[in-house]
Amino acid sequence: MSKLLTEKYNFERIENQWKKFWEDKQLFKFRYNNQKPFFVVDTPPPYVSADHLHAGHIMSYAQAEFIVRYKRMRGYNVFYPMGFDDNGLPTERFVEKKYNLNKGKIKRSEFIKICLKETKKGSLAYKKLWNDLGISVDWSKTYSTISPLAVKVSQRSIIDLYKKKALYRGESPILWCPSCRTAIAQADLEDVEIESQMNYLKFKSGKKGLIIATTRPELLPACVALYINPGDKRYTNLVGKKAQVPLFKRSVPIKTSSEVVMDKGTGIMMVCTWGDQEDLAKWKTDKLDTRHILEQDGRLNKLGGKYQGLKIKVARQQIIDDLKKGDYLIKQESIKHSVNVHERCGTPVELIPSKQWFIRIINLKKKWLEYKDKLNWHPARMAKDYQMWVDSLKWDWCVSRQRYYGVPFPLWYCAKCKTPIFATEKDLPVNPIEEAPSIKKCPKCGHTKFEPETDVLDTWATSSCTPFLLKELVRDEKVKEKLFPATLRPNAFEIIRTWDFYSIVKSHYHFGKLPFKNIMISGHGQDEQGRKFSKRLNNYDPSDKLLKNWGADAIRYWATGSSLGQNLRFNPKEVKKGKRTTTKLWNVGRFLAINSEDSTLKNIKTATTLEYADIWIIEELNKTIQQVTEAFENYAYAKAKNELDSFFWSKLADYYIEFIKYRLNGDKKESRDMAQTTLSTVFLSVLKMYAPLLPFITEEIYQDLFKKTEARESIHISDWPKIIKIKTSTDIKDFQEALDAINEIRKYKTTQGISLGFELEEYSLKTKVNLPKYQELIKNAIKVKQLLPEIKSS
RNA sequence: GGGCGCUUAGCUCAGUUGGUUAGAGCGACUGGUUUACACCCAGUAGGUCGGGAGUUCGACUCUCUCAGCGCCCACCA
Repeated sequence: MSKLLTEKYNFERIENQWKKFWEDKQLFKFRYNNQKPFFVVDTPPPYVSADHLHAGHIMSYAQAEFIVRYKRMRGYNVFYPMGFDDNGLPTERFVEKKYNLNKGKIKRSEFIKICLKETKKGSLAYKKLWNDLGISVDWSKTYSTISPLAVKVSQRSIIDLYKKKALYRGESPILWCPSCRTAIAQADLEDVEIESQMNYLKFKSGKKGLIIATTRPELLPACVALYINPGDKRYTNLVGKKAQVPLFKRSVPIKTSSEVVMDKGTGIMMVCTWGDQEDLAKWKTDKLDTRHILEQDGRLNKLGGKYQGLKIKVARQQIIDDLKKGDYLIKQESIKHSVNVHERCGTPVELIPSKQWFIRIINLKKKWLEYKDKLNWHPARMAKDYQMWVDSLKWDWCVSRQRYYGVPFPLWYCAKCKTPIFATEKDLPVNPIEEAPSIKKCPKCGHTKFEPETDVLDTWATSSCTPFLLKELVRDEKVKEKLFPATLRPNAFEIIRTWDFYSIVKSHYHFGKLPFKNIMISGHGQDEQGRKFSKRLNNYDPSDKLLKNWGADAIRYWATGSSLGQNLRFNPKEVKKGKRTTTKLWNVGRFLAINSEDSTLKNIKTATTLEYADIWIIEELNKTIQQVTEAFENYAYAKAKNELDSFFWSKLADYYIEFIKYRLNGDKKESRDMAQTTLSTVFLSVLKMYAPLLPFITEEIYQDLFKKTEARESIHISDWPKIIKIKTSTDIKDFQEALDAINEIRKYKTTQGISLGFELEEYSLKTKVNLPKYQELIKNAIKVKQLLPEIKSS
């Protein structure tokens, strides 16, 4: 007995049942078939440290999955693995915060143990969410970025980059986070608007002295020069002279540079080693003195004199106080400006010298832009984000991190001559802290003792390997070949400059080609007011609560609401609409179940007894199939949904079903059969088109009504609907007139307060319509006994 | 300061390469239930498509300009 006849729509039962079914049958397991083209999805491995999952996570993964399900029905060999990004700084910060730890106060091994425990928890939470949401990944193909496999792949990548001279070690002032106490990359920066004090300070020089504006007086002990614009008439007499730094009584040269902007501050630029990019540039080109003042822990060193050992902010305040006392502070004003902070912790970054490993990217900007042009961007405008990032690059990619929990550098140094000695490939994965290199002597000096590199890799240095990590998930060489490059890289826009860009960089160095052919960029989920979801604002429900309240299909329906790349506000009304859609599908299924004593589908293509309404609905369906298919091909799942909704609600449910009720209840067998056949054929197509968006309800109805006739295990591996070509000489170009006539009578009944089900004795149409042809349909569809033709007003 | 996006009915948004009376859902209002569905059906009201200028026979759609909002980048003297 069909559940459609005995139950009401109940998403909990349906979703639990089919979730389990898919898992038991391993329906989404990759099965190689050499007849089918490949569709390889390089899906983003989420940070398992993402504390709370919300509608934003649901949205971006669901949007990619709509396309994957569509492709599966189109007959592709879908390879859809899932990874978890569980190493690196994001995870460390998460653990530090949760357990109130910090790097300096805990043993490396202890720390790693806790990280592993937490990441395990995190990946389970994600797995549950993706399963509940019906994300059709192949769970037999998973990886974690801290797993031996991922470690091996990323260490191999590093070694290859070194061999190709794309990896080098450099020592210079680099971007440094004093809170995380590690080097970071340009991509790890974020702008934050803050309020600061602009201090106007008096420097001694000649009789008059100079006024210099600065927000960072704590860098005074590191001041090495002052610069003025050569055309600045206020200061021409100062060129070549010296000025004395207040409090510290040191003299620094006054130089000129055309880059100095006269109306900025007081028109005098103070160069310290090193406060900002400009300082660094001048220091390099003019070979200025080096007065390295800030240490890696963010404290002033002995050059700071009485301020030695103080943290930046404390030192700043004390120096300001002393400047006031010494009468050096002319005035102070509050300004708003943005500063670069480390995106993981919000701490303002500093330029601090240290020895780090870099991957060359600055010298190949042209190449990176060529790749941009070769890649298919969806939507196209996102290529601009990538371009702007490449244009704005100022540093090579710093990949070494002075942290604990990550992929170790596969590297030792000769204890005597410091020559770097990389691991050999057969020894990977390797942890140099615990293992020795396979060579016994330094190839340069013959020394036999080695020191391990204790740094770990930037988390992106691992995740950027995913395109070629994927092929390690299978054994068959033939299959491996087809898994790279991937077909699709789906992700949200904020990681274009990291995951996407770095993947392209690595793929270039290793293979000389793009790592993926298509890139699909989603927007962000937002709260109902359009704000970011954030823990601080407490403006979201956790994802498991959403799924429990509404069901996966309804939430997925909401996720179809934004066109690709656009942000999407959470909107309970859209979720409700999703729920209404699933209910409606259930009810149409029920209607079909009630009215089909014979569940086998007749071949509609050769039917000769199609009636006008049947032909009409098939033609409308064909248009819809064409539009929905085209939309999915263009990643326009939102448009696909709109076209489908409009056909399903306004054409199929509200009209066609009303049109055939009299035939289904009538005694003409042929007419009844044709109506049944048409309805089930059309409804099956509708279900299939909804299947990528609403996988649970469509599976339920398919299994109940259509599985027998289609002989497929699941709607999700059934064929995508095709245009139905029917052989008929019947012309229904004037069908719209019949619809207009029906609408006229509907309107009449409604405005008169008459029930649509009440049968009128007679009605005089105002609408022009071919009555001999359509009167049977009109009379029965809208219940009128006698139709009189159009009254011509005289 | 630069870039991108957004600005359409009270609300949330569609509007495909410029083409006849600008659409949907929700909300408001009116009416309708003896079997697919009240998580429903039928209908009504509601918009000078952010402002201005231009191109065109014709502009929500193309160009310029201005304004507001959002995001990214630059600016840290």
